[in-house]
Amino acid sequence: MDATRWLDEREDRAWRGYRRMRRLLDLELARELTQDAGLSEPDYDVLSDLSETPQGRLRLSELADRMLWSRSRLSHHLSRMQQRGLVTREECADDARGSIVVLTAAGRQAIESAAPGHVAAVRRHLIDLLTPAEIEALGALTHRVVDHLAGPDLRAARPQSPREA
Amino acid sequence: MDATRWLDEREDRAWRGYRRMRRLLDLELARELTQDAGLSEPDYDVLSDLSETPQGRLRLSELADRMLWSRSRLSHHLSRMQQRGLVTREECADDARGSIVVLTAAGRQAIESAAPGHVAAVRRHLIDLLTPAEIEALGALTHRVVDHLAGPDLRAARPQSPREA
DNA sequence: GGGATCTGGTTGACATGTCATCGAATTTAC
DNA sequence: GTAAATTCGATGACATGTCAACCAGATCCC
Repeated sequence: MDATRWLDEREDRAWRGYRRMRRLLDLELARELTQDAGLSEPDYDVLSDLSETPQGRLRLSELADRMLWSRSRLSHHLSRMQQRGLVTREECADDARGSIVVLTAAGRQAIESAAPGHVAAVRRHLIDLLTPAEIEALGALTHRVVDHLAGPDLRAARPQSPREA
Repeated sequence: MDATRWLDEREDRAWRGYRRMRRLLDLELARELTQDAGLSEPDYDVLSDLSETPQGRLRLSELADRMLWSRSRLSHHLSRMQQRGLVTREECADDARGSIVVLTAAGRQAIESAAPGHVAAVRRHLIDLLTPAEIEALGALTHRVVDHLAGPDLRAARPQSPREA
């Protein structure tokens, strides 16, 4: 075990900046979202992923994988959203264990009316503050990190949570 | 209300990449941290901020501000950490309402033994995957976003949470 | 066909985070 | 000096996330 390679000044600046941005951006986006659409970020993400499919329907496990959520978390969350009439569950034809998450009319209405404001907020607090080169760099770098993290085991042994054993 | 400016392809790529990286990086860092140090990320952050002060002591509200946590959240979390012997609270001399959070010997031990592994993980999964230019860009861009978000009201009307009214 | 095993989804117990409220102490305004 | 307003931190109720079973249905393998 040799000496730790601590972060140098630039690295530390990037790392701290990232964590701080992460937190502030999250708070602000969540705040605006609840305020003017009555949705939480998790709600928004569920509805958004669902609405991107042609029928507004997805197998629960498929949705969980896309969102990088555990099935348990999604199941709990869907129950709450179901209470509010945003989604429903249907039985799966080809696999009797499965359930299919379906966007209701109210759910579609909710996401469609929330989306413009949310995108505007994302622009206002992030995208529009960046130069084209930075946007490009951010895209490249995040995808590289994601590939690195997801690569080893994204479809390998994965017990319950969206991570390895 | 004119037409929404949706994200173009590059913007969307950056935004999705960011969110995905955020999630995966978090999961992985948290996993390694609990596994080899028995700490959660919030634990680590509290200990880390405390240990960066000369005496390992900070006013609760000061710590909350640095971490961008609500006082309530910090208070709850400290109670749990106190149970585990990582920190203690002391009365504040100059303000009888206040309390001072103090790193215990065990707490210092915990952060010092956790830090090398954690920094290594941050390097392995993020920093060392980036070019110097990307690190520079990430530092610049995150700080710009943070300034934008924190600027308007960081010390203005702020009821309970670290955000505006 | 009929075990053993695996997978999809649910559930309950528990950990954590948020929000509203409160009591005590401080600060402000007069 | 003192009443009103503000701040500090704690607390209880509740929303959300995690983890470890669990059940039922699918798969494997003989």
